[in-house]
Amino acid sequence: MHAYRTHNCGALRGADTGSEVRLSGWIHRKRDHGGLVFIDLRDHYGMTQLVLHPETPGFAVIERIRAESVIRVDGEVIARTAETVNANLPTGEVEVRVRAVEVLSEAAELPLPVFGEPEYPEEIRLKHRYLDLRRETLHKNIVLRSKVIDSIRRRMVGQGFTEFQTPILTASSPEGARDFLVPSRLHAGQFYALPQAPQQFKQLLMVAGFDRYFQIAPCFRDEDLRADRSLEFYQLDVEMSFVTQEDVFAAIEPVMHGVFEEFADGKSVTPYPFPRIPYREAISKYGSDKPDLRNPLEMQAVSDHFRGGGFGLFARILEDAKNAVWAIPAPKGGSRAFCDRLNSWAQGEGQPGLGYIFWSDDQGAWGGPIAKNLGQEQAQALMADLGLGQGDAAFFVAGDPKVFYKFAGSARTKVGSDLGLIGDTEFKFCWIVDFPMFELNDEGKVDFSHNPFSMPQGELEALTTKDPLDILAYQYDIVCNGYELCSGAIRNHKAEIMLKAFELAGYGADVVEAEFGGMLNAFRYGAPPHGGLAPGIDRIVMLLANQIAIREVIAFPLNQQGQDLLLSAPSQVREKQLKELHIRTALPIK
RNA sequence: GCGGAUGUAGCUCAGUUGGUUAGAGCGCCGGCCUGUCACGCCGGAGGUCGCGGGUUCGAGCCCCGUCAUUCGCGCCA
Repeated sequence: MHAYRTHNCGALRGADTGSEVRLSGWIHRKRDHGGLVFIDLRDHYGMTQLVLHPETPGFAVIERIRAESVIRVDGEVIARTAETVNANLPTGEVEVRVRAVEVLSEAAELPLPVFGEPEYPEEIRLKHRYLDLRRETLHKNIVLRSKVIDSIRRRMVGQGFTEFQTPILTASSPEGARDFLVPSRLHAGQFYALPQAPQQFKQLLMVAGFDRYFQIAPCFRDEDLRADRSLEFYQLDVEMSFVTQEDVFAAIEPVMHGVFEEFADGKSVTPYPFPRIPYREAISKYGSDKPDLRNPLEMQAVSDHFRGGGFGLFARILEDAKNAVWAIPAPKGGSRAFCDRLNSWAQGEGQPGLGYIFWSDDQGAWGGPIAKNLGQEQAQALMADLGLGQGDAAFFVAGDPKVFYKFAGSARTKVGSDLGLIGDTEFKFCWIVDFPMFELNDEGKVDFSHNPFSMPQGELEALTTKDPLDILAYQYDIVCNGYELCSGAIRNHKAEIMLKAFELAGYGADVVEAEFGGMLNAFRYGAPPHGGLAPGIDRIVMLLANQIAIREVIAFPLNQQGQDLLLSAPSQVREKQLKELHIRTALPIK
């Protein structure tokens, strides 16, 4: 007989009745009746009920031992009587009558209970992650993660992609997020950087002729954390040669759709091709470049209704040509209580308030200061334009759209969720396309708005003839339920276009050669047109596991301060190590 | 760097208008219990009410400061 088990804890069925078995696992739960003890024995595979009688050898030990101790038992599989069958357990038709017990590892008093998984502070969960990971929900999430990655890998290979590994110790790059630096011992005063993404390597692999690349790639960015964002994360990194934007979409849509269908657990998944929404349209309809399309509300520009009109505040704002008034429709939101609630929410968001018009259901009365000043006829025309009527409301934001669009977007979300319009039964996908290549930075200078390696639409001609702020890039995101799941681009594979693009953003040729010389040179020896993208693995699993925190789908996550509470990282290192690295610390004075 | 929320037993939380000895459930410890599966019953231990200061005859509760946790903003090509 095997030293530890003949079956796992999820294996036994009625057909096994009468067989002699050996099981090992954790004591999930103990029900001690004095003259009779029941134990739910748990392992990765499931749970089996054990029964011990006073004459069973080891009975006294079992009575004393705590939950989560690890034991091995020998015994006989007994069919449960009809009244004692547990229909909730796959093994519930049987139980094991124990004849011998061995304690393999006794558990001390638990800092974190496993059974029942009550809510516990994150600090304790992370410090005792090995216990947290025993809990059913997290255990399942981690298994789901593995299955999702396996499914992605099979789908990618099936489409003719080749999996690669690229360096973890690489070069720092001036663009993008803050780098994690690794000091070099062999080269005093010099540093490696951990990759923010394998961007340049995958492009070099295209230049090298590998045609279709993918990698489940670890990425590192030293920025402040969020619930859905960690310092280290994984991307499905993809790159393809001789492709247009549409070719990239056609390659990745079946993968994303397929993976979501496979694990959606009954939720519907947008059929592909996914809708394509230009960036500017997304901003003006949803106030966001990652719209939650489960929310049916769409904003509209309604400036004309207010220009020179009775509502002085908005009319004055509109005297400045760059300003506008946008409306957020709120069907069935036509009550003073609802509108006032939204208004105070807006004030809580640091806004002066949120103008509104409502047409009350009961008295057919118009409400809100805007309606009063605009006049009932005008208000009615405006509401009709928005497709709204009695019982409905509309909210208004006025000013420079560049400034207010984010707030307008969160107001759209707030109205949608408060009106119960956002269901939880679907995964709604779209592409956001046509991102602007450049934008003005805080100092009012032209800068890359996203990825400097993207190909501008119109290529060199656009760069030399158009206003940089009007140039669009072949750059795209996949958005699902309000999460940016993926971003990518058709790359700029021509050295002269790249130099020109960087020049517009204020970088001289010398800087570009110094920072990106390796890749630039590669483009001078025959580079295929290429493009790709990189869906975030953690976020995909998060959505599929119905979690809002990335830490719920990572086995050993950092906390929000970027610390590993289990193994204590970051931590001070020995003086000798610093010396070898030619490093002296200069801590801030408190 | 900034803003909101929270901080009472190991954990989740209650605690009235500022008023006697700060409570419950879970967990833990002890006892009883032969059909439970959230087993049940009896008993017990466990508290610097985050910390510091203030107001008051009296502060878990009010005020000021501070720290921690958490969510968000900035940031994240």
